[in-house]
Amino acid sequence: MTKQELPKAYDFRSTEPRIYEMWEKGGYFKPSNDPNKPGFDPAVKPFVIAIPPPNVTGELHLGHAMFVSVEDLMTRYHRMKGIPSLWVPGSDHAGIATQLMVERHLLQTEEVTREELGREEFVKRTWDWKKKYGSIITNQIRRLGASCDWDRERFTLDEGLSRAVREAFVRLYEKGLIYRGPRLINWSPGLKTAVSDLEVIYNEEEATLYYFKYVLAGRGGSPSARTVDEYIPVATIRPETILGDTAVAVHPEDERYKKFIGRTAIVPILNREIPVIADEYVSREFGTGALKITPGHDPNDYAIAQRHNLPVISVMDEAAKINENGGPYQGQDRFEAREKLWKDMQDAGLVIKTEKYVTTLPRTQRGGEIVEPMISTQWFVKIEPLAKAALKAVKDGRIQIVPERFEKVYFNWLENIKDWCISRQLWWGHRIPVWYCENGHMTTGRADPTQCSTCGSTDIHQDEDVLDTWFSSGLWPFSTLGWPEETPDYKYFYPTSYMETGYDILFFWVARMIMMGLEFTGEEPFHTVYLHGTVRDQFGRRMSKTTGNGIDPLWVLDGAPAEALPDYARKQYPQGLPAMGTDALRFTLLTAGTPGNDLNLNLEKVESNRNFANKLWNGGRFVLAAIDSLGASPLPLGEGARRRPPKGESAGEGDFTLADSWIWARLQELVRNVERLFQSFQYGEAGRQIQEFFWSDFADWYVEIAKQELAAGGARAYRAADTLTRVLDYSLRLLHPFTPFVTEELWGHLRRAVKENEVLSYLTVDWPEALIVAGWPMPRAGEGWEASKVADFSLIQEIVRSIRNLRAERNVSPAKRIPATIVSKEKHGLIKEQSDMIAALAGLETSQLSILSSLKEKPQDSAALVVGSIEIYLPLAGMLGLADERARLDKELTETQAQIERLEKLLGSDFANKAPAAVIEKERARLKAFKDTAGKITAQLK
RNA sequence: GGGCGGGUAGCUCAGUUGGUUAGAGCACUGCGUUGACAUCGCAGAGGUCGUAGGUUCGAGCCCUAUUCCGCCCACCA
Repeated sequence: MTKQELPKAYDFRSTEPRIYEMWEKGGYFKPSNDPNKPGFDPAVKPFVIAIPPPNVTGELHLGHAMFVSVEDLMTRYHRMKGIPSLWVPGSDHAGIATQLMVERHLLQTEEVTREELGREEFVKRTWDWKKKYGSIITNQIRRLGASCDWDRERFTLDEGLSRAVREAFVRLYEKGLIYRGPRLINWSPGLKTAVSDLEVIYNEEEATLYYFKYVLAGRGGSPSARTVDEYIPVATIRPETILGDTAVAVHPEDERYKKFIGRTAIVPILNREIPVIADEYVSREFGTGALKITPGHDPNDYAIAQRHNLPVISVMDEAAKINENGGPYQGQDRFEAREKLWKDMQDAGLVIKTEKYVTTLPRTQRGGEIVEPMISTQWFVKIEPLAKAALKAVKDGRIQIVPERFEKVYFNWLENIKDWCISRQLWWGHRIPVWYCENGHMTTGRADPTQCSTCGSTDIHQDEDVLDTWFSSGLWPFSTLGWPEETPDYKYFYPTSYMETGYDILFFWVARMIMMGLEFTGEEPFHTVYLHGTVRDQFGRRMSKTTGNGIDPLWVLDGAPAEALPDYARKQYPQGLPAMGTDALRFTLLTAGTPGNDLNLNLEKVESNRNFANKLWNGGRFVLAAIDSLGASPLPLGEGARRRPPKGESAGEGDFTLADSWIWARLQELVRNVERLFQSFQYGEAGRQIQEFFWSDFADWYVEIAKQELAAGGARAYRAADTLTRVLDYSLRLLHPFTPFVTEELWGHLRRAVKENEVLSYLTVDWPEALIVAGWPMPRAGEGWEASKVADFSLIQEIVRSIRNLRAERNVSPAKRIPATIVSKEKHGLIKEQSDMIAALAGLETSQLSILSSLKEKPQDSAALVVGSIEIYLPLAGMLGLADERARLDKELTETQAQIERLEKLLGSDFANKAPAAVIEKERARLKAFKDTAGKITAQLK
């Protein structure tokens, strides 16, 4: 037999790449039931997740690490349960972000602009760029252990998905749910494209509020208005929009301005005449109580203009420069025109005052400049019918959102949704499949048309715009599976199971997938939406480039020099951040938070979880050594993936020790809890419980006890090694979805140690629930068996702890073996039976350990410990004196009596009548134990 | 303006059918290192669970009000 020569510390650096390669090459990420392969069984329900497409411009950030951790956990869990599981990877083309990035890149490297290259060449360059850099992100996702089926990887602009986009557009168009027309939209002057409402971000900023006079024309509408000293004071943040004013509005009941309603006002400088109108929208209390109406550049004004049939004047071009409607200001930038116009108004005596004012300004998500509302001809999706269906799917419970509170957010958004502007004036994306002829007819279709479908003209040209990236992302769950083709994948894997993503894209993406899924496939694209929170820094700040507080996940995996770290992290790690490996990062992200809540990533927590991975490793090394030490007869670890109890092993308690029974009882409880928690999406709590079990129960107690058993040799050693092996194995299985690498590595060693080789990966091994529920290898000895074993073992633990406690207080060297006398009437049998174990754990000298059922005479010069009805005597030789000993007992007695008092009061109250019997019984038992203790201590003090 | 989340140990956070002595990690104190592990072990100290009421035999958990922090939606010039 070969001696195990494993490093003392877990070496994740060499392990992780090797293991991942083994998985991927071994085909372990493939669904176990594949519709494209022989032997396919359509009756078996699969588990399917479509990855939230990271965009191709991206570098890995902690948001990616988060979704990969959660989705990989979900997938591995279902896979281990024997469910055919598919995780579809891919990325989206991220229209604006990618185009900007490539533009910048070309400008820097070749000093050439997009316009100079021309559309065709630019798109070609962008594809080159995508091919070159697009794989970086997917490789980084592999580093995180993602068990995706990479053969099914998709990209939103690839051929199949582009077909899906085309199909979706044509269907909506033909149904009348897509229309084109001039509307007031959000325009990004920097990017020169329309953006949707969702892509506009409002920030509180300080602005200037300008007060000025809207002079009224003389009665009868005389243009020589300036001689008339009648005016309405108006306030605005944007004086340049005065150029596009088509009315001044006041509240119909406003006493100050009522008299002006119906008269005519004069637009400053331009001297256009506009009506004074009444509208209840105007608030009398705010500002001056009068409102200038600029329908061409303000959504609210636009709505008012519709009501009053006012003309709409656009005063800016696509660069937000004043156009021909702006008279003398034509050609000036909007902010330049603002200043110039204000100055001219000052000269004309029309200004009142300016004041500082804090308001919310709309900026574009990407470019960051102030959005200009503008009238522009764009494509829209008529969203109401889609939204209604999407609303119903969640209301009816066909789609469940976790955590539930986000359902309210979802409802609120869909109930107030406005039509979706889907056209973008970009080059990188799906070009709108509509062609125009010289007569203004529009033609669309699944294939590119050669002539106009209305007039037959062959002089047709395609729309220049592309579709919003989210239009294609909205098709993701089914387009990636082959839709609109009825492919075997689509038929088998659709609808998918879970949609897992960050709550920040609930509207952008999730709601749109639901709407489009219902519209095009007639089915909910998934039945569960699980939303995770945002990863923030340890102070709760959003990580961002401008703040410079971002943590790169790769630093966490591979380590980073101090210079690379943000200030706060450099302070913590002046020597640089140590490499901590994938498992540590994953376990942290999965256990440090709760669903839907933001998570403040604490690097020290990752460090402690790296220690946990190492603890697992060393637990594994111990067990491997134990198996090794048995010599000739290797343990049957099981029968591979579909392991069943060997004959006769589940018959009864057999030769299980108390510790064996206890650890199995705890494990059984753990497996049940983990299963329940997984079912209710409480992955964090599940992970914490497994960690607690492994570290506190298994490593700290069972392994320590097993050392004695292994030393005893023979059947005892064999039995202990058997339990060690199986409990380790089951713990590793439970942990595998959290920390796949270290568990897989240990599983490989374990398997070899017991000379099994038919199962190569944990990915194909049974989830412990299936085994535990079957009751094996827990011997079944009737009701309450588990509880009684746990209670017995807990008593032993208490005895051991109290002895250790005294030794620590009294400075007795841990290495020193001391004599002891343990006296118990009730538990004499149990203690006698477990005396070796107690002695070993508490550092007692076995030859000087006496276990008695009663005591004739109290031992002299001894410290007395009391655990319930049990008394323990330890000689004071080498410890502190007796006087001190009395003080200790006094203190303990006082504490015990306080507890007795509390419990007696409780049991004397209404509690005893109204609480459930089991609860009362528990308190009674506790009271009895305290009373026993108090009695024994009192006796000692006499 | 509407809505949501959070406030628990020095720090970062758990605590999901309300059960009576509130947990973890890190940090801290004492002791310990040739046999799985110092990326460790044993023992310990540390909290009136934001505040005020209420329901209940019993509240960190449920209800009401209130305060602070964060976020989302809407966008009154």
